[in-house]
Parts: sequence; structure tokens; C-alpha cells
Amino acid sequence: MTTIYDVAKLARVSAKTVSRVLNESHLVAEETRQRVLEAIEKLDYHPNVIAASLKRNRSNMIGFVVPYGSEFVFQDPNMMEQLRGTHDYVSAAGFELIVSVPRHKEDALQEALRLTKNRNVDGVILYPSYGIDQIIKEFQAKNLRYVTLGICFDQQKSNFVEVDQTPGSYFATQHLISLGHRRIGLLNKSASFFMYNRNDLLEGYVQALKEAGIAYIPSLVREGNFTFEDGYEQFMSLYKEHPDITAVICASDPMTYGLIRAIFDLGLNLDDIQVVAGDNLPLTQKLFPHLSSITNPSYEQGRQAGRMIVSIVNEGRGEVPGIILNTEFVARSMHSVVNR
Amino acid sequence: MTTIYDVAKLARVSAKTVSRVLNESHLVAEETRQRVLEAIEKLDYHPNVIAASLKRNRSNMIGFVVPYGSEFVFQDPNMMEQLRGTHDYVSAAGFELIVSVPRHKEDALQEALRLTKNRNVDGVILYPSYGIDQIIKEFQAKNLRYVTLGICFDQQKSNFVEVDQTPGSYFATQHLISLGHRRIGLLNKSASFFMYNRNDLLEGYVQALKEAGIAYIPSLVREGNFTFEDGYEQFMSLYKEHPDITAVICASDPMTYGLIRAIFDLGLNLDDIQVVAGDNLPLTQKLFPHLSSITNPSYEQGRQAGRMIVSIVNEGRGEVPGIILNTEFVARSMHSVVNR
DNA sequence: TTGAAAGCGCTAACAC
DNA sequence: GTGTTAGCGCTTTCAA
Repeated sequence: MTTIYDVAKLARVSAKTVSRVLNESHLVAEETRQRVLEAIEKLDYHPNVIAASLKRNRSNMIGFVVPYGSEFVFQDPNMMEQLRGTHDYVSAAGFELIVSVPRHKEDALQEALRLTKNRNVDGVILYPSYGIDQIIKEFQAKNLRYVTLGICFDQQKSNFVEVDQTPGSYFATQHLISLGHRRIGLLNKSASFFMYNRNDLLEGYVQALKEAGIAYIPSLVREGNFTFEDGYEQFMSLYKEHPDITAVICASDPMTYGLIRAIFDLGLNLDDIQVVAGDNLPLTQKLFPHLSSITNPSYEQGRQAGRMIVSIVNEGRGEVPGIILNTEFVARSMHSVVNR
Repeated sequence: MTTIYDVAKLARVSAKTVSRVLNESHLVAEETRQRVLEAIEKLDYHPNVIAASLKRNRSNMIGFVVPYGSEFVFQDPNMMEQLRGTHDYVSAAGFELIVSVPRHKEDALQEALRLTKNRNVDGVILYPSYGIDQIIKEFQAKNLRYVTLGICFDQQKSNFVEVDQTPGSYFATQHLISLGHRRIGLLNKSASFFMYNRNDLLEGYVQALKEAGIAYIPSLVREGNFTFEDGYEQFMSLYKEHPDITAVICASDPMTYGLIRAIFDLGLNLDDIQVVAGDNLPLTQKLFPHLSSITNPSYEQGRQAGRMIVSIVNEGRGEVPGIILNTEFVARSMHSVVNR
């Protein structure tokens, strides 16, 4: 196996000079540099990054740790968008991305700690889930690098990238009201996903209703865990209780698919119930091009988390201010109630 | 930072004994072992995997390298299923998984070589794409570890996990024929995806037609790159040329979605055109529960590739026999032509 | 069953 | 602009 010393010998310089050419070329005389580069080329030399990592105490790897199990993660298009955003940023910044989905979701946080403490990675991106406040305290106490996708605990001021869904649901509700809808359902995310966060989707919905002078009826709001199945079942139950419902806003695209399937199974179609999709994913736009949608900046969220962890690692900072991204609303349909 | 020496000192043993407790506990007296474990606990010691990697010349990381760009990869449900299969196997075997999607697809193979030569990873899982024969030769010459998802070149006998799509398309075609269909379209994968492989989807289709005494009409077969857009456009063009078509078989689920969208946009529905989906992905089953489908063992393919690369790395073998997985066909619909 | 010493391949200090 | 020396934290002879 060819090492830096083989290159040094062939180029008639010291190992350190080879190292300089590799890492800080500008500190080396051009002539020497060329000789070294030739030797590298001739020997097909590839620096051993593991050795460099040991010396530098830096692995140039970032961990992406998610709970919920692999069948959820890799099949959830939003999580894939987040992962994609992180991958793109982090790899452009010269880091490798380690994706880790622990077997049991309870292990996720320990896994993140393990990756970091073992110096496998320079920092991790994490999902808030049960028990994370303790883990974050440990990260902070030990000065380990982390960023969370969402807020972990009350008063958290730093190291998070959150999405505020208030604007999306507010404008969606407003739009539906302007089309004449009065009985508007909301398939909300479930309370267990809020962590210490406010119930933003509901807030936007309630505010828009209030401004229009429409009574807020709690039973028009159902909760689910972002899945197809929840979307299906919650709408079935919602429709049973409120057969006069004319529009529904969804918290996620998978829920939207479940809702649409339920609509078809009830013998209805998308003209009977006005649906607002939850994420505005490419696939949803293609499959159901006429659906209005809340947009969810998943890719950007992952990307920002990547940017944040890279800057934390590169600049040695322990904390950087948290970021809040906003949802938007895209109107695509003009079906009003009276037109039906 | 606490090292193995700190633990050794506290436990009043040598560093090597601590190392033994960590790696080969059985060679240490139980009493000593307990003392060491206590010290590890007390100091919250976490072995530095980078240092161990350097010494062992083994990183315990596997690379998963794909061409096509991140917006394709992370949005393609089949690739995610493969990734999931690889992740699950590889992480259960004690490896970390590095996911790498080069910016430009032309860089993918160099990226795989780089990861391996730099000792970032112990082995890589690769997609065959243009120019891979050369790269594989380099892997073989330098005795580097790799597995390909599909066959790279003529006569390749080892280190691949391939899927043979003949059975799926054969049974799908047979099924449609038994329902009375005679004009059956095939939205095939494009020739550039075959590599040195045979055109298996077409083979199964042609054979079933032949056995039923139905003429094979080449213009009923269209090609696409597995995408929604290709499914949409190819069916539009197919239907224009063959308005008497009554059934279509798809090479992938994304193409199936495009096809279905095209059917709707033409003012037809799923009773007019009998559709056979391409992959039998969970989402497809949920969205279109009545669709018959070819099954594509993507998860298993990824898993087997993981198993293969792990055994290559662990047992130091350069080559293991290739594996060929089969597609199947799941009949879910009984719409015959005469019933319409 | 345990330990001492050497060294994996690189880079940071410090010389020159 | 370049080289020498030491050492990152672990594991591997080899000896006791």
C-alpha cells in the first residue's frame, strides 16, 4: 500500500511537504508542488483519510439519525426530502453523510450519542423525540455538535431548524372560505409530534375561521401521524360525523393520499370534497395536478440543518441561532361550493 | 478526552487488557473484566473508532453510491427500497452506511473508487452505468471490495445482485390474455438501462404472446427511464397510434403513475385500460388497490447486496457468486375485455 | 492471563 | 519554503 512516505521519497521531499501539497498547496513552491503531484500520479497515491482523521481529531462525517424505523423513514417522502437537502449541502461542503436508522426508535438518541462520542462523526442531525431534552443536555455538557430538525424543548434558542405551519393553514383556510366553504375539516398532525411546540396548523386554521366570523367546531379537526392510514381513517370518521363537510385540509401528503382514497371509497370524488394537500411534493403535483396545497419546505429544512451543522463543526462554535422556515399556500383549484 | 490509558490506569491493568475487554472479552479473567467495565462506566469512556480503524486497516463503513443525481435518487421509491434493504442488513452487521450521490452522474464511479481507495469505506455498492466495466477492472486489479446492483458486463459471474424481470412480465401478459385482451401495450425500461443485460421484460411479454398465438407488434412496446414523465408521454403516444389498446404493462411504479394520469387526461378511466403496475410498492397498493402488479424485489435486492458486501469484507474474499432475484406477478383485478 | 513496546499513516509544532 | 520530531488512540506482535 502506498503511503505519504513513498510519495515523499519519489519526489525527493519530506512527508510534510507532500502533506502540504495535499492540504495547503499555496505554502509550497510551485516547482516542488509539481514534482509531488507527479509522484502522486505515478504511484496512484490516495491519502488515508482515517489516518488524517485521527491526527486532526476530525472525521469529516456528519450523522443523520432518525427514529421511527427504516420502513417509515425511507418510505416517507418528506423525510427523504430532508435527507436529500442535508446530503446535498453536506457533501458539497466536503463531508460524508452517514445515515442511521436504529432498529428500535427508542435507541435513536443513544445512537446519536454513540456516533458522536466514538468520533465516528463530527456532528449529528437529529429528530426530536421522546426523551430528547436529556440527550441534548448531554450534548451540551460534553460540548458535542448537534442540530435538531424542530424544537426539542421549551425556550430552545439555538441549533434547530423548525417549520412554522401557521401561514400555510391560515391561507389555505382563507382560500377555502373565499370559495364559499363553511364546513372545513382539518386532518392535523397528532399532539405527540408537537414536542414542546405550539399547535401551529390548528392556529392558522382557527385564526382564518375567526376572521371570517365562522364558528370553530373542534370535532372538524382530527389528528393523525402523517400516514396514509391515518388520513384514510380520520376522514372516514370525520365524514361520518359531518356528512355536510365540503373541504378538508391535510397535514401531510401521505395523509392526503389516504384521504383521497377514502373519498373514492365513499363513492365521492374530488369535486365533492375540496382537498388541500399537505406538502406540495412533486409526486402529488403530478398525480393530482389540480389540488391546491400547503407547501412544506422539507428540502430546505434538511439543507439548512446541513448548513448549520457544517458551520458549527468548521467554526468550532457550540451554538448557532435557530431558524424558523415558513409554509406557504399554493392555490390551484377554483371549485366553489355553489358551483357544485 | 478520556482514552484507553485512562481506563487502564483506573482499572490497574494495561491498555491491552482494556482493548481485550472491548474486543475479545472471553480472553480476560472475569474479575479483571469487571474491574475494567467499571472503570469504563465511571469514566464514560467511548473507544475512538477512528484510531481502531487506522490500526486495523478497516473502517467498518460501507458506501452506497448512485448516479443520476440526488433529485432522482431520493425521489425514486425503488431506489429508496434498495437503500433501505442495504441499510438494514449492513447496520445490523455492525457497519455504518455512507450514502453518496455525486453532483454529476458522470462522477459516480470515480466517487466510488475514491471512497474505497481513501479507505473511507471497506467496500461499496454500485449502480452499473456508463463506463463501469473499466472501473470494475480497476476494483478487481487493486483487489478493492464492491458489489453491483445488476450486471455490469457480459460474462460477469460474481459480485452482483440482479433482478430478472422475465417471470413478472410473462405472467402479467398471460393474465391479461386470459382476460381476453389482445392489444397489450408494454411501457418498457429503456435500452440504456440494460447494460450488457438481456431485455428481460420484453422477453417475458413476447413469450407469453407467442404461446397464445398472438402476433407481437413492436409498436405496442415503448421505452422510458422509469419516470412519471416517461410513463405519461409514452402512453399518450402509444394510445394515439393504437386507440384500440385495452391493456398496458409498466416497467415501474412511477411510470404507472404517469400512465394513469395520462389515462385520466384522455378522459378514460381504469376500466377502459387494464393497467399492470411495475413494482408493487406499498404506496401503489394503497393508492390503487385494485391494480394487478409485477412485483419488484427492490428491498431484497438491496439487502442481498448488503449481505454480499459484508461477507466479502468480513471474510476477505474478493469474489462471491452473483445472485439473480425473480420478479413475480400479483393478480388483483378481473376486468376482462368482454365485460366492458 | 497479562503487559511492554512498536507502529498504523498522517499532521502540528517547531526548527532551519 | 522545507524538514525533523513527536504523537493522535488504538491494536498487534512477542514475551513473561
